[in-house]
Amino acid sequence: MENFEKSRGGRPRAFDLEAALDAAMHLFWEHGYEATSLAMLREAMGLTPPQIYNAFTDKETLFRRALVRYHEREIGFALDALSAPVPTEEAIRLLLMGAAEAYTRPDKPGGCLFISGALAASPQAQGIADELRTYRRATEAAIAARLVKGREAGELPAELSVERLAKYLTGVMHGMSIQARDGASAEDLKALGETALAAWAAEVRKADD
Amino acid sequence: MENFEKSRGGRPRAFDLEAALDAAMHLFWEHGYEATSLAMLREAMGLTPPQIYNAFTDKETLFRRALVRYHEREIGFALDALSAPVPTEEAIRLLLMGAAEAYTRPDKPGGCLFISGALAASPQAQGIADELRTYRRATEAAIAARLVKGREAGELPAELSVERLAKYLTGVMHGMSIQARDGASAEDLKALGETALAAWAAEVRKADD
DNA sequence: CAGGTTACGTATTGATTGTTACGTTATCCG
DNA sequence: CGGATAACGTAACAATCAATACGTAACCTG
Repeated sequence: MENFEKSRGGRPRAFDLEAALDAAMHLFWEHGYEATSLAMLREAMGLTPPQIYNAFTDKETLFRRALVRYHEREIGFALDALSAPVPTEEAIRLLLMGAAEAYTRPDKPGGCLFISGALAASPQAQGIADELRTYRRATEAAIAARLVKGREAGELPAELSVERLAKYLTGVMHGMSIQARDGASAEDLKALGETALAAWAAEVRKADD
Repeated sequence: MENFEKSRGGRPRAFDLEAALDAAMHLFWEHGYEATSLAMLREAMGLTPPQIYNAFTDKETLFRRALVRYHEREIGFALDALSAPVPTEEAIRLLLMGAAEAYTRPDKPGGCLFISGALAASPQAQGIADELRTYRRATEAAIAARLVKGREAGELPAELSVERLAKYLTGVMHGMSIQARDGASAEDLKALGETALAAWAAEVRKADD
């Protein structure tokens, strides 16, 4: 968003902060938090250790800033889809199709950083794993909120469990992320998403009984 | 399966090999391959480093043997479901419900070792990540094979894409695994599985057009 | 009992991990 | 121009990583 860098005095930074953060983000995205060593970061960012530590405090803070940047720059499709002025079912379709694209960009690591970043972690990195879990739950909550809006708009039966459907849809996105890691194409994931959406009509009809 | 331990001479092993392997498997399951240190393994297995290395060669071999044991002892539900003498749709339901149970056992780590073990890995551990991918693809292939059987039995329309449906179902299982890691209960995952199965009728109907 | 074999316990290896002193250089403010 | 401030480069830090010598102890075969 904004640039809080306040250059009041001192030697100016000799590198592009955002470019360095981008390089770190992509490395974490590819290899995960713990498996990304400082030596790898050093090379990818083109910096010396003191440059990294002066700018980002430590590895954990760097990772957390990479998460924020990822959220802002790589998965805007999710917020866009959920806030689009379209019927609920269409919004969810936009969400799943957007994920299919975002998880398979040719010049990016496969899948979602919030999943690949640290699904399993050492006891020392438990805090990182928890933070990623929080991001994942926030996605589920955002989907649930959109479904509530749809129910209030009369697009979904009142008896339908929003939490249940949100957990299903979030799970589908998680599955798409892993399938992307395993080599699935954007077309594969879109087909997967369409199949997932086929459950929509069936669930809605069932709740209508 | 069989016990290939050949005790022809030499000092006998002073610990239970399978119990040690079980302890290692659960630790890898919880923390993943790379984040599980030898110090952690040493404590959980109750062994000294030479005992571990003498019995299992090195950390990578230990992990691969843990994978085999996991496959044999923890996810028999999958093969059982796919080979059960029931209609195809019921077999898939058994598969998903079995996964819901297996991913949420109270005394076990959440989710599936084949996913948590190494979704992201350092360059040195790429071989491990590849091996896990192979296990995941084998699951998808087994599902696809069961669907082909169902199509040949006339339970599925000939036009339906078996590969596509298999990728969807595998993705759903992957999503269940991550939801389990994030705290979902067996009931949550069963509801997720039922929703996923609701896509079944819709897809089959669509292909019938 | 002797020879062969294998696992044992103790202590330690070299490499890599994330992180930081320390002295220097470059900018801003007054 | 001079003092304050902050990033620079070089080099090294303690801790942890996976893995191993080395000498001893316990079993089977002949």
